[in-house]
Amino acid sequence: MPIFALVDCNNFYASCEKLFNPKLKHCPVVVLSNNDGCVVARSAEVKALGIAMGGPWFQLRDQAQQHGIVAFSSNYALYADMSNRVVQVLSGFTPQLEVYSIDESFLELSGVYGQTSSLAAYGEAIRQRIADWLGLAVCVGIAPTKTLAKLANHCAKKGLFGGAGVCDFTTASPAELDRLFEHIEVGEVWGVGRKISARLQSMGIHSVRQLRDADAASLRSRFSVVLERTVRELRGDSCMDLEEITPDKQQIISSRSFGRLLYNLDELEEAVASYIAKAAEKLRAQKSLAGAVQVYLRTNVFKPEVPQYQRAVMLPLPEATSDTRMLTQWALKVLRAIYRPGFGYHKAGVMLLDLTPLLNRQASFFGVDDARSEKLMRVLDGINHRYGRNTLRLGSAGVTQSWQMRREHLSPGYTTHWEEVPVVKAN
DNA sequence: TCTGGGGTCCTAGGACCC
DNA sequence: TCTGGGGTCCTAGGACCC
Repeated sequence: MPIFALVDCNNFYASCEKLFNPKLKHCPVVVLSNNDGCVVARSAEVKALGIAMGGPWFQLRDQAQQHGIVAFSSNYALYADMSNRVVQVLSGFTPQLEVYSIDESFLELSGVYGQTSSLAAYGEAIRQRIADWLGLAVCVGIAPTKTLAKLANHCAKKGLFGGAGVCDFTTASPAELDRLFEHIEVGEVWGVGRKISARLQSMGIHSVRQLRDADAASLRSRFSVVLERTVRELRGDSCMDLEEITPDKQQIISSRSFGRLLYNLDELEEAVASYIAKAAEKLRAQKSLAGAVQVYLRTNVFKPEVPQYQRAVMLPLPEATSDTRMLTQWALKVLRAIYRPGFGYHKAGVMLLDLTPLLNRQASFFGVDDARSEKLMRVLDGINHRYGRNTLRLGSAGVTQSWQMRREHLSPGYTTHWEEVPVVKAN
């Protein structure tokens, strides 16, 4: 029987910001989405104030000032680096590890069973080491299925079962689980979102216990095979394996809202060219080729009073490629076809689709010289990796890029830029 | 003034094939 | 009078996750 542990960092982005700025230790901290748009992470103090996740920041300004909330722009370089460190520490506990998201990993622990006094003690050791080595707080949920491990993690965070921070369902009696699941809302279950939760409630299924004990076959016919799997996992029947090897992406998206509205085609072209450059770099990193490219643009949907326009068009390519020059040409062609003058554009994006492994490349009579192209792209990626993204780019991506997103509250690259490494002054 | 970005999976329906 | 069965591929839309 497998044993899964889900390790989840508490208030991850907000905790990363606090880590390098001790003055903020007891201070309410939020982290904002791109363009300083919405609240995407909250420290414990902010949650206690009742400030909701996902709200637009400009609507919270007054409240924030009143409570002394400190806001940060998203500093992805910092969060990604801290995330890698967490994974590195976790891999010291078991080689069987799936990095599920930037702040969560699943561990498979059946191998350590019997080598430790209890799984809960093992979970506590994980918590302790991450606290000691990285200064971050995590919660650990342990159970025989992934869905139950997620639920156990929820209980660990809320202190609903067992000690604070670690929750082990494998030692719970059926009666204990019944009592616990009776008081957890069905919407807390992994895979049950807003819509399905509302439909379940209307059928009289309100608690996790009710969902677990519902008829799986009829749920399958009324919803889908996905929900049936969830129910079976709640019963302890493991349907989802640990995915130790991250599969290649099937599509790569790069899109952004602009720092201000754009009206002219030439500025939109710069943005699209720079989005393509970013997506193509990811494409080459996973050694794939794109067979199609999609471009979209749209006006601000939150301003229904101004003229609205949005359009997305997908273009199948004559030949699959990962060459930024080719992809840029095709994408700009699409952009010029869908651009309409007279609108204030708020956001644009590109999508690379129909991805295939480089090894499966179809030879072409008319294509570019593949060997030369690959060599050039390797040099481009090498330079940008070493000196920073955007160091070397196509002229079409622009020079000043004045449409770039706003990031007015960005913290330093504490762990990723030599000039920004924190300095400790001795008295 | 100001409202994020990047993904996956499943289903239904239509076109098409033999 | 009477019109099959089995399959693939593609797309759009909807749900979910972080």
